[in-house]
Amino acid sequence: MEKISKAVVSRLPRYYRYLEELRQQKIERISSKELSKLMNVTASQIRQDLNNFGGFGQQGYGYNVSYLYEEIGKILGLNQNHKMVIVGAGNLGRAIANYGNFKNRGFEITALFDQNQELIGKKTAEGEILDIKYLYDYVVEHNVDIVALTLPKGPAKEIADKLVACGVKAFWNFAHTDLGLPEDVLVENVHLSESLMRLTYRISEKTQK
Amino acid sequence: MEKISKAVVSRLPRYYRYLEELRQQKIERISSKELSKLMNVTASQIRQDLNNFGGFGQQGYGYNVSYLYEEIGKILGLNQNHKMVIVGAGNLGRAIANYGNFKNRGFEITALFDQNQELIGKKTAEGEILDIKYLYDYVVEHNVDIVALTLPKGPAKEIADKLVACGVKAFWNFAHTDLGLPEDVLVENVHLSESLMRLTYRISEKTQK
DNA sequence: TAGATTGTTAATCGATTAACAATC
DNA sequence: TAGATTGTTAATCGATTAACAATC
Repeated sequence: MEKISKAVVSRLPRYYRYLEELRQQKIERISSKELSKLMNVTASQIRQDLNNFGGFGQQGYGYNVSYLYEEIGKILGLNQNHKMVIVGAGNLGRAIANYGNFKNRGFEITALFDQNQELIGKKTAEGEILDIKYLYDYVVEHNVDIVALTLPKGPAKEIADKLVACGVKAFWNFAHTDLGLPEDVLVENVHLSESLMRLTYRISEKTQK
Repeated sequence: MEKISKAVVSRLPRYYRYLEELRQQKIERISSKELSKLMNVTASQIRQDLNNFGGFGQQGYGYNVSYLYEEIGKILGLNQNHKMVIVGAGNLGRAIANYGNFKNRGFEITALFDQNQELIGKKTAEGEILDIKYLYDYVVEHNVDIVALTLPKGPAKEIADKLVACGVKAFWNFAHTDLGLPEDVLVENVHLSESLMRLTYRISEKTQK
């Protein structure tokens, strides 16, 4: 399979979200033109994007909503189960742990860890918060696929390095730092303060005009 | 001023972060070449990006770290104060409210709102959680610049529409939906589930090879 | 002055849009 | 069959990288 561009991949989840809504509304078919109006993109882009993965449509008809939804789900790996643990059981970690929809999409959050003695032992909707010293054995024993790092940037890097040594291959990183892990380790960053700065940039850009 | 591309803007906060670290390390000057190694980008891109906003460097010398840091801060609007309220006082809303560094950068979180009677009146590090029915008067009276929406997608759109009617011009949207607001209203989306899907995409891409 | 490194133009690369033949 | 809409090629647009003269 040809290398899919990052731009295409980052648009897939949005298609998936719109198709989910269409399906909930019992809409059976949609053309790239209709979808493009709904999503504020060009029909050309939709067809180009989808055809990176195969021909999901039918000439003269358009796309079957349910079928396309399922196929994009497969492309995104949502047909598979993903074991995830959360490191950092503060508000952010717990927010993620409690986000109910994850379960429906094959994400199994099996544990939360923290190094703060006050939090350890506390019960959350996702079970007890465990001491971080058990983290490394845990990820090996339970074959954890994804580690979410919801902790301050100080300890994040060190913990990530140790986890890589334990064989963890994918991180969802909320710490305000670049982890600098080996090439074969996947890291998806969510840098909230950078997101907020993009907003304030646009605010001052507007007021300066 | 010429229109700055979105790609450039989205890189600025990362420059800002690296410069902050360099400054903390008491490093006075840096060349685009050194910075490029540090950040894993090309030196050409750094110089191109910065020169959208003016010549901050000096031939033969490079860039003064503190000066460049300050200038990028100004470009990002961080020299200005931003009044923000948070709508949705669940874990995610509280995570944002408690993120301490926001204060240092001119963000003033003045209130949290929720519609859940169990949360209303509860004290957090950022003050009492207020009833959402007071939200609309509040944003007008206090001249709120930014509203963070940390609530389920169901009510998000309706609340955002009302806030726009009250004159709110900038949203930091965590709800899993596109708000569909007028053109002149700024929206910065943080769609966490989409971020996670980009990660699972790459996980299955890797296992299928 | 010589060396270093910027600012900026030109070349390349990649992504988006337009167009249309294929086909349901 | 006629109409609609895809899949795909070609054209355009924009972003990144390379190169180098300007200059500290």
